[in-house]
Amino acid sequence: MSKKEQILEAAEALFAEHGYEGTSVRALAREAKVNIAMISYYFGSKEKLFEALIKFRTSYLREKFQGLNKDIHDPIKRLEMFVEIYVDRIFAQPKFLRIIYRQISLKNRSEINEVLVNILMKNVEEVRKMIRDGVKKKVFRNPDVDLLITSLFGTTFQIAHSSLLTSKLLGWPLGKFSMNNEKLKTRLKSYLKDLIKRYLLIQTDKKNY
Amino acid sequence: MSKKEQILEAAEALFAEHGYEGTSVRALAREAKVNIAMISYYFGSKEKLFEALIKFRTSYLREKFQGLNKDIHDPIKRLEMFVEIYVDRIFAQPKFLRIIYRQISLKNRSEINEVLVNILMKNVEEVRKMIRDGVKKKVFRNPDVDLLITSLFGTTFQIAHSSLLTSKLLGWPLGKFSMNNEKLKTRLKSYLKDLIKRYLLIQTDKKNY
DNA sequence: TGTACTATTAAACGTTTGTTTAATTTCGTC
DNA sequence: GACGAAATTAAACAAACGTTTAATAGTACA
Repeated sequence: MSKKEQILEAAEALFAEHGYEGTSVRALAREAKVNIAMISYYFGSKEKLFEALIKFRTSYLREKFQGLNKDIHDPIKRLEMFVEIYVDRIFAQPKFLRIIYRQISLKNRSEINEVLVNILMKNVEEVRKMIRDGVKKKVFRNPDVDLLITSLFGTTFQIAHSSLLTSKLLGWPLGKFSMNNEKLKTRLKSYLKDLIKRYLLIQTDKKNY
Repeated sequence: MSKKEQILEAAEALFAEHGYEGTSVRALAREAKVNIAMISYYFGSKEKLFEALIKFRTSYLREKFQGLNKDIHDPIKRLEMFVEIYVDRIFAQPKFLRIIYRQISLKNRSEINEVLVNILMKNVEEVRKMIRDGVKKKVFRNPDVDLLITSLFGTTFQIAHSSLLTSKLLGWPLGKFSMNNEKLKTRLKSYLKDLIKRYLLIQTDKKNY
């Protein structure tokens, strides 16, 4: 691994743990096991390192989500497929998710925020299209699509955001919690699929009360 | 308004906008329109000001949620009542919500994080009890309660977290978005009630596809 | 009016911050 | 083995940081 990559990896780890402002270049250099001056040498500045990290990670994201719409025509199966891919992606990069969510909640660096929000919105538009298609085909009822999408992303984010909160919420010992947990990933996927279907599909109450 | 309150208010505003580390005591003093030394004078340090802000805001929160369980016995109506109170509360303090969520995603200050998470967990336990009660009374099916709660809190948080993202998600012009928006509040409440009921109530598919 | 205490100020404190410098090492190419 | 460019280093830089100081202003009570 090159020194440039070492720095990027250290930046992702420390920015996720302590925030951008809470991470000093000296701490970055220590974590990456390079001299302090290497950060300016390779990236120009701490700020530009942050931007480089975002570009590095989002370029990876930009590639995906192709061909999702094409093969499958059943709206439900398409949504299920989206959930699969989306959850996999989040669980693969929980650190980065924390960084960008923390960033978009801040008022500084509004240019970066525009970029990040637009990337997030690509996923949103993707889901919106699928749901609209299902409504058109009369498979779904026509509910509050925007807020359902908000729930979809909000739920996933909530889990990735804080190990402490999530482990307490799930009733796990803190030490045991990890975003590498395959069981949690499967559980979240089937929960989200279930939730979406129950919310979207036209149903009738059993009226058992 | 006393100078002490001026400082607390400035702290809440600036911590929410720029984060704790991103806010200097000089900026705080400027916003609060007091001398820099007054912060140390009244609170001891910037760190202790942060803790004071949390205590100040959470003491307000601690009082509520009494008597919620007592009068109403219908599990659905109790959950609906909870949604009402919870959404009202979040919309009343969106700045503070941003601060505490940002805080619990960080690894430093773990004592504060314990306090914050325990406060958030009180709400969680409240809802959990209600749902369990509904399951017992056979009004609800027995699904993934933990993740439903995660959706409940995650959805609300997602809206309060970033004005930019939420306004884009809802298709609103950014200038128009505000957490004071009564229409959004009503819309979120009825969405959440609907979502919860559709997920929890025992239903049968219409099988129209 | 004088006293004791709190509130407020401008200035200075020592650290830490991000960045740059200038010297040195490393390494592929002739 | 010598050369030139890139990589790496320790040291220094000014600026900003959070905090403290010592002096002054304000206030309530005798």
